[in-house]
Amino acid sequence: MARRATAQDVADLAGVSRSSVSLVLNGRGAGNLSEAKQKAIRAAAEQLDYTPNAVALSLRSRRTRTLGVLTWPGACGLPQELLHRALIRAGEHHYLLLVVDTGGDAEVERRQLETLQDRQVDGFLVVAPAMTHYRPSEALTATPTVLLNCVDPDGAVSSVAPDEVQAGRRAAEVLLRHGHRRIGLLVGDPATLQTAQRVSGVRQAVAAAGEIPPELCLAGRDIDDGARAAGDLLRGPGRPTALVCTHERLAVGAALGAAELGLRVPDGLSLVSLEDGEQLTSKLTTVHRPDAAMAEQAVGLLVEQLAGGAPEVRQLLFGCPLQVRASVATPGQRPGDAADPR
Amino acid sequence: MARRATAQDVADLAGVSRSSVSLVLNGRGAGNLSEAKQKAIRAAAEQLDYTPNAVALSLRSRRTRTLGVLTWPGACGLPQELLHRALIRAGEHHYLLLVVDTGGDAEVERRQLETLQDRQVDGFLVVAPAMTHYRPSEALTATPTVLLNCVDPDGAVSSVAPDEVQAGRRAAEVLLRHGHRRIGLLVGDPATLQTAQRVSGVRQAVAAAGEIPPELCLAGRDIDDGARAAGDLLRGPGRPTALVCTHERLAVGAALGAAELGLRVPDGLSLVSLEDGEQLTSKLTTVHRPDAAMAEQAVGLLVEQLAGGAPEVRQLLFGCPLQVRASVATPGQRPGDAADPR
DNA sequence: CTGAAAGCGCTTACAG
DNA sequence: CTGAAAGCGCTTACAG
Repeated sequence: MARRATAQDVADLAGVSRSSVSLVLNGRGAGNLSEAKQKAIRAAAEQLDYTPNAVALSLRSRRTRTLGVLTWPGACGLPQELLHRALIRAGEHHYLLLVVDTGGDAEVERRQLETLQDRQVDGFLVVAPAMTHYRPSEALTATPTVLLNCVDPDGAVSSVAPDEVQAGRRAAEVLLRHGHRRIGLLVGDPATLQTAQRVSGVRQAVAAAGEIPPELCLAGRDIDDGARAAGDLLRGPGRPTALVCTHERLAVGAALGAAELGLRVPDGLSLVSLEDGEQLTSKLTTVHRPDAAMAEQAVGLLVEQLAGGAPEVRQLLFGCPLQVRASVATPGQRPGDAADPR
Repeated sequence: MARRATAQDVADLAGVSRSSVSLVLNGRGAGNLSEAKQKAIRAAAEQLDYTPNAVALSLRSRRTRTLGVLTWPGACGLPQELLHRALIRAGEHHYLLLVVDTGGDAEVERRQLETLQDRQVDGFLVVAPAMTHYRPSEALTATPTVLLNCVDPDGAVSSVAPDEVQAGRRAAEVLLRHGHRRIGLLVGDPATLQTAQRVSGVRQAVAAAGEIPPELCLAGRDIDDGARAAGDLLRGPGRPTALVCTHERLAVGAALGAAELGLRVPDGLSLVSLEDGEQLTSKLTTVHRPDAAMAEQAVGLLVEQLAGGAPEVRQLLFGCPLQVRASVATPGQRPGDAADPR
């Protein structure tokens, strides 16, 4: 790479001092420099294709317009949609992201955090792969930080997270509205807060309808797990007419398991997924976690904080809308979209 | 955040000059400073929890230990596995990544590239979501750059990419070895080089076996597309006994479509996927694109170049190994792993 | 209206 | 053996 032009180069070419170049290029030329010199400077900058060195700018301004992102993989890798949208939104605010994988390990996180602090990042985003509690370390609370898809139980740091309990409730409700009474529940990793909340929501809704809340059936992480679990449930006594799955893969597996028993979705079995955003099929009725909106909100909150805005802690819970597609029907009948606008 | 300690703070505490601090902390103390002063400096640094400001370091050294990453989403979003592994490997070399989404748009890419150059990134990684040709702009070729999952047809820049033709060949070969003669071919986006190469490989292998290469059946991107396409093929004349799918989702859909016709995998239908790394099911026999190894190699190449190593262009093609699982059997028989070691 | 100086935090020759 | 100086590329008071 040919050496980049510096402000000095521009100054030399325009026959002025470095300071003048800076003034003009930062819009403070008017009233400080003659029209002619301003013009000369702009022309020189143009000619040399000059743009300021961001590193030098950072050293001087003590701001890097860089956000440190702490994340780690879940069952299906990094939270890619959240990261992707955060990256886009940050770019719109002229921030760049420095993403590190902590592996979910506190010691690794400590080291990574130090690296990012050495890099003088302006703030931090913590992006969890699945809804969870997250206790920020002191190093983190000392810097503007926003949690995404996780919450600080002590409420010390702002967060943007999905309302997973409500999501579970909505999944059960659409089935109840269609007349289902025997609802099965397939879950992935039962140890996570995400699963616990989703399950709790489902049970709340079922109980509220006066029915006996379903046992949860531990399925696993991939399609085969879903197929196996659904097969077991559908072959067992008190066969459910509908299934809520905490993950999209399980739902797809359930459809496969049902098909192997000669049951079609939704005629023979209704299915609702608390999807994780993979969108494996366009048929599945899901409760949608609004990753795009959440990521944008989180970045917005952080940028606002960095701009010296409101420093109060805000813990935002995003509602998860029901996405009606084609996997829910009245038991023993054909597909039907819930006309119920809720 | 409390003000970070600077080298000056350490010097003051230790009662020496800034230069001495720098010398000692960079391992050049021996022979330059008395033991006592060295000790004092180390103690002071420890006490103040001093680590050098990376921005200042960058300004002086003209190296940022930062890599710019140009990427864009494909049918299933950003190439997350490649990005994830690149990020990890870069970290091991003490590099951090600045990732931007160009949206596959040349004008956006130009702007993003400029931003990254202003940030003084040491080198670039171009990470494509699917194998493709990529012609680097001049700005890119002027800086150390490595392409990942794409190749420069002009061979001006180093690249690490999968051998998709071989992948296609291997998928067909495992089926041929099992005795399949009527092989169907489900493809995603037919306009991509990735698909073209995979299809070409399949056809080569089938032709080499003296059979008539299969027509390709345009399926689409998700599971439903696969189910529909497979259903059509399986209901049509000259029903195939096996299917090659260019994407994992299509293969899962095919299994679903087959199940709906009462056909089980692999007894009634054999399936091989040219997977895209989602690992939706542990049953599917696939040809595996070695994303982890490719990403690590690409980062390695770039880091080597940055360390002043061999500047020759290298265009690496990675073989894609067959991953034998449980979706291939002899036509009309039960599952059987190919004992054939190849 | 304009340029010289100071300073962001570092390291590396260079005098003493 | 040790410290003062220069310089990476910028911007912002501050003299003139």
